[in-house]
Amino acid sequence: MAVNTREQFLDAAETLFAERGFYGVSIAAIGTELGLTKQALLHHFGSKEKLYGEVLGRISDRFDAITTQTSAASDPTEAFVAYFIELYGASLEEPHQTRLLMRELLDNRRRADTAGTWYLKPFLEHLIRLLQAIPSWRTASEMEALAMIYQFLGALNYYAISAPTLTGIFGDDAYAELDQAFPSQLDQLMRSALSARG
Amino acid sequence: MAVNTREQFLDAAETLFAERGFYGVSIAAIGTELGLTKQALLHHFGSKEKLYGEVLGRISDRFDAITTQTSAASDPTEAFVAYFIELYGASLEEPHQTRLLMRELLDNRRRADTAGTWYLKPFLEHLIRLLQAIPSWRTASEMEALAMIYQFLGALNYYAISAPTLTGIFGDDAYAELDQAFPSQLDQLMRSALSARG
DNA sequence: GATATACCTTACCGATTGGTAAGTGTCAAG
DNA sequence: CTTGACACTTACCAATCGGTAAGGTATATC
Repeated sequence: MAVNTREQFLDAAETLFAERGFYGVSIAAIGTELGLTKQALLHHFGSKEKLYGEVLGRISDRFDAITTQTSAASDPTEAFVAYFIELYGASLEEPHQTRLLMRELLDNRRRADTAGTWYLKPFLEHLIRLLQAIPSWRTASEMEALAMIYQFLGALNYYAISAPTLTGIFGDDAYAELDQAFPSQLDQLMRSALSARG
Repeated sequence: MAVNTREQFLDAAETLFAERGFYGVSIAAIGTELGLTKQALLHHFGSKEKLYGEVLGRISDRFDAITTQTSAASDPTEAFVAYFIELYGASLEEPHQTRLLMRELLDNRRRADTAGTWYLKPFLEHLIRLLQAIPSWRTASEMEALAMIYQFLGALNYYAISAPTLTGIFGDDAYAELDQAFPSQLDQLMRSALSARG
């Protein structure tokens, strides 16, 4: 029960922070989610900030796992696209994760001095290297590459957080159709944009 | 001073809500931003929720203005691209606006029952019509069109909220280079993706 | 069988939250 | 000279916030 409780707290916290934001969730609310009091939470994590930090750390680890595991691919274009497919899969498997990272992106001015850039920097640098491995992009500067990467990243992440809104607007059936059309169109978007340079 | 104070409250609230989120800002903080007390704010708006609603309403009006004003363009592809250029300009002129809307997208499950979709539906439907006006996209279903639109929307909005993070990671000079590369690459992305169909 | 440790509770704490009540001062209309 | 609307204040309020202190209970250790 011991280690398990900690993990359960992290799961509950990740979900709630993703849905309501850091200030929108009280530690008491996270506690009652497991049928416990907020002091049980404080016993394990010390403070709300530390809990939040551990939630972010766990997500960071997941990204590292994706980066190290998706390295194998012969063609550089395929390797690049494969990485984004992996990211897309991760956003489906861990739907709260993308929302929480988006919030972090919005709030980062608050913690710009402290944790700063944490997970994002090595992640973006890896993507830049993947893109520059493609022959027609070898002459691109780091920032030119990043500008293109950011378009794909934006397309993917923005969509990932919009599901409830889009179902609200268009209904479940229409959203299912949209959800089916999205990944192939993202694939098409990436390939056409990547090959447009040359 | 009377009407002006109301407007000043709305400006301050928009900035603060965008930067810290609804729960991250107290009405007292918004009050002191104008050198007044929170009761002055409550006198004008009645409650924090109502103030927030008015902030959103103002943004919605701005989007309506963009939609009605950017209708004139002969070539449908140019009209479509021009709309996104207009959106990009708006995100530069009103930097808080994009951040606040992104938060609204993240929080909308909270108010999914009430305000629901408010500004987004007519906005997206307008974009769908613009895209379907392009010959090669005339056969696309609404959701196929929306899948493509959402890629562009995501690319644009995700980038718009990332400025502080990216300068933090790569520094001011590199970000300036990125910022210069971005709009032309977005333009290139859109045109290559739009012409890839058919 | 005493001690220690992990896990969790009840009982508090000061600070802050959104909001109400009851004014105070100003200024224009009658 | 009074009345009343407007813009704002001080003074409160109950509820909630994150966090501390001091236990209680179970299990493992010696």
